[in-house]
Amino acid sequence: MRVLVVEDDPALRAQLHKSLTEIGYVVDLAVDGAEGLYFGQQYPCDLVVLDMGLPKKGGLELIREWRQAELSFPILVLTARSAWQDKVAALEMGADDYLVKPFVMQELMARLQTLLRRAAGWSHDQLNCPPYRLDRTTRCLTIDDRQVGLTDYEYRLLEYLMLHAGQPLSRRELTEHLYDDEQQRDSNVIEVFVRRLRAKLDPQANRAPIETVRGVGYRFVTPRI
Amino acid sequence: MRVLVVEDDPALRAQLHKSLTEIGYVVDLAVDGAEGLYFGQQYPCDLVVLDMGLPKKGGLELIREWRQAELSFPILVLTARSAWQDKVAALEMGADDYLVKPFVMQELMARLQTLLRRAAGWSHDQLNCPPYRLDRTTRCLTIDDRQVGLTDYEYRLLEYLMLHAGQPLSRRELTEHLYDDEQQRDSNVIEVFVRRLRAKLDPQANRAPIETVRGVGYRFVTPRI
DNA sequence: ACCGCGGGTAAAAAGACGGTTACCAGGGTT
DNA sequence: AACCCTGGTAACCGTCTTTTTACCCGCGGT
Repeated sequence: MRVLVVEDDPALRAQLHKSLTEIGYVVDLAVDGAEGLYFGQQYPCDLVVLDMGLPKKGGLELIREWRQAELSFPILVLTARSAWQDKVAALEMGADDYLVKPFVMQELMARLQTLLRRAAGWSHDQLNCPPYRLDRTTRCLTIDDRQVGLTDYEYRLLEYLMLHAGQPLSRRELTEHLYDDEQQRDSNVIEVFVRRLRAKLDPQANRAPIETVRGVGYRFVTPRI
Repeated sequence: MRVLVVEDDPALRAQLHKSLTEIGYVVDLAVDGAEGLYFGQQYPCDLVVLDMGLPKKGGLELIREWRQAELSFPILVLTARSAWQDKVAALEMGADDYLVKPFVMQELMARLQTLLRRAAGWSHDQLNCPPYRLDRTTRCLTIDDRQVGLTDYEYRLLEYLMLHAGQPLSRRELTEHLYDDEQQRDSNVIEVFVRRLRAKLDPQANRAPIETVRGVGYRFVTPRI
């Protein structure tokens, strides 16, 4: 974890550096807005601790410039000003938390952890079998960065196959997992969908990643070999 | 946006309800821990405001149980206790922010907004998907610097879609987060509003940024690709 | 080689799903 | 009171998915 600290007071800066390093963070130090802007843009960091009362360039302006540059790291603001207007202004500008000096270092640390936890929280879970990538939150399939549209049931089938990549799945098992209702289908729905998937997964009809295991069912194999 | 408020003091509860409703949130109210636990598990909400000093079940315990149940909504803790140990305890248990009573309502609102934004993966209040920009503080939509007026519910829908840009949202999910009442709507409100939004977002009817994912729901896609 | 079974393919049939429009009700405004 | 705006409902229609049906192919065993 890399944390950028923008703080002009040498004593506090040193203390922040010490505390953050102790719990295992990598720390960059900047003493004013200009330096802060530079660091933020230069080194990709996971979080920023920003003092609002800075020489040269105000904290608010700094936040705006970072956000305009599409830098989305969480920002924890540190300040002596406790008026609610200041807090609201900072938060609306794109800060993520606001701590009034003087503060207890333990609280700062706890808030940092919380921010990092949140920021890391929205990672998509996707099934990755190069060159295929199935994003389960967006329901998007990409083949070598090329997007392919899937219908509802095509998606369900592929998801189930990729979840159990490598192992053969019987038609029976597949229908049971794709369909809510109990009714057994005596038709060849699965075959039909497998065909459609194969066509989409492998337009050139070389080696579709869905193998048929005769007498058993189907298996998704990652084509890497 | 659906917010759950767990607060035993009737006066504060009413005030929270009023303020949150005014800015267009859907609000669930719970008076104690047991009720809070139930609501949090029953209705999918986007955020929780939780008073720590509750009868029946303590706030800390409530947080633990929610988190154990894999409920990941942001939690803003409200309390009279200002000791840093309490704050750290709540944050480490899984809360996301901590506000000491008495507080200014504007600050609470700003912090809520910040939490919601961050939980959805955005870093500031302008939801920017060129050429669309939705300003959450002013509730204004601009398309290429051209202002477009939105009605209340149009805004709610668009905000929710853009906050979760890329992922398909089911009609069910949308009604639950936009509407207060319990009754499930079997009508096609969402379709109608989607149509109205599309008309405003894309008057020439070229490529409206709201895609329909058949059998699933709708998805906001940034047109730039 | 021949037969049978399991699977593949194509195309039609069914039907679910969403788009669209028109219309109504309520609230606020003039 | 008449009007406008907004939110919500209902009905109709087109289309895209899903499902079925029918038929073909090829492998393996006899």
